[in-house]
Amino acid sequence: MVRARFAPSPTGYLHIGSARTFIFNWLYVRRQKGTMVLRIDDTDVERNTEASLNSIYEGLEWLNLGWDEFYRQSDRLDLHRQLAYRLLEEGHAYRDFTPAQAELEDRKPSDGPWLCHPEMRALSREESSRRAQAGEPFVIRYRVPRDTPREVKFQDLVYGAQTKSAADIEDFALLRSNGMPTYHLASCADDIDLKISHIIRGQDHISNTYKHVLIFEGAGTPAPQFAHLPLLVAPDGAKLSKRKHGPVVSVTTYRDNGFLAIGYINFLCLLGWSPKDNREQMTIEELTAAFSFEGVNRSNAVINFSEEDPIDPKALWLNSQHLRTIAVETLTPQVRATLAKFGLTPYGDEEHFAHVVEVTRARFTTLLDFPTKGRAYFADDFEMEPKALEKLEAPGAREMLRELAGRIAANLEFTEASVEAELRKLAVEKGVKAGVLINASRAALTGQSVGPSAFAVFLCVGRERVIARFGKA
RNA sequence: GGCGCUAUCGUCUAACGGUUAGGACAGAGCCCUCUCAAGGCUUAAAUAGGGGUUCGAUUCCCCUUAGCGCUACCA
Repeated sequence: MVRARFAPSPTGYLHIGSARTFIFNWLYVRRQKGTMVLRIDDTDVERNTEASLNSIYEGLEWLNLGWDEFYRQSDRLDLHRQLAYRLLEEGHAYRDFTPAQAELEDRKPSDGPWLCHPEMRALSREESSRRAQAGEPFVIRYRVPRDTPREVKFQDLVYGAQTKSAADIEDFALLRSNGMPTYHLASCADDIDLKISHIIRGQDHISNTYKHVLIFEGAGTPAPQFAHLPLLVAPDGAKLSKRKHGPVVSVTTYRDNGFLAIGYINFLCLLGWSPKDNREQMTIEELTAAFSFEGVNRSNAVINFSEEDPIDPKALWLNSQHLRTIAVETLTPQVRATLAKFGLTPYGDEEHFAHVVEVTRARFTTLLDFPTKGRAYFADDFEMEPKALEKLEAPGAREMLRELAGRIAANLEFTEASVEAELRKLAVEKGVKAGVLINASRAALTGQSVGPSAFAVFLCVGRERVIARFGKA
């Protein structure tokens, strides 16, 4: 039974890299018919914020993939402490009474890594208990085996066999002097208790994994399977950070820019993973069916963005592909919601609205295009672009549009075919090319020189508004 | 500094020893056309450098270089 977890710590908004980690976990779990656990890793009381937690929920909610079980580490502190004390009892850990500050000063990065305080490691059980009982503050550290040389190993589903000499691993902290578990302890204790079978996370955890393997070993539990994912980085190769790269690293930015969740998910999946058959645009079902760790590659992926173009062009392209291919019924509610944010409501009934969406979406990229570029389909107060004005100012164009309006008003029928027939007939009568009238119509109807087939626009706008807009042109 | 991971077009990637090194986005051009998209076609663009192994290396090994990660009582 596959059980994977996504374990964000609420110290910032939901990061694009975290989102991808969540998605990969989710795809693997769904593929294997397993269980997806959402666990909030909030043991760092100093840095946790409620705002961050909300931002994480907001992001996950938008992704709309869901999860099966939910936990907060702060509700499980006793479990973590129990493991720390058990490791202490069994000699896999020891108390370190060195004050936190002094420790920092001790360390000189120039001469190799800090490994441990030998005196503390050597403290007798009795002495250790005595000092603890006397109220002296201490941290519990893992006693990394270093008496005899040995290798710590694990098999990574993405990176293959990994080994590191235990001599290069420091005696890391498990329990802080304030009684709070560290990430390593809490994470492993919970992974054991929640029977996590697969740990799928960022590659920045590879070095930590050796420590975790040691904890599992000390706890006498077989380690889960590990799958590390390459990192998502900025165009300059640097780690993505809010301070340096701004809101482009937050999931909600894409949502607020009118992305479809599937467009965003699809884009993220293609960063560091490939179905290996040249497919690019994929539905969530296709992604689930195709996902495997074989397809995950090992080098970091650059998200292509700049000051001028804050969104990766490929993300935009993928989104536009989904925008024009998903079922209209799934799209219309989202368009309606987006319009509402701009104070707009669709004309006509649901069927008509669906038709307007169908006609316009082929040249839109994000949901935001509906209320902006597509404003004329939902409101009368739209801008007249200079290029459109030129089309309207073609000799005699305005008069012909009024003439056309009159004929449309008089006609019984109002279909693309009838409008086209009427327009072409008028063009012949006036001795102008049909294109002149067609372009002038589009300009008068939408304020734009570009857009869908003009005859489709007539229908989208509706007979009354066509007449009105031609009258005002 | 120590330890670890990585290295194919500008970007995302395919090619698990033999290919004219493939696809996609972005760029350029053409076709289509009532405009703009879409779509179709064409074009430019890559195996970091050096050694091995091999009949043959993008692919396996070593070195160099570069990037990234970890090196906290952060996660």
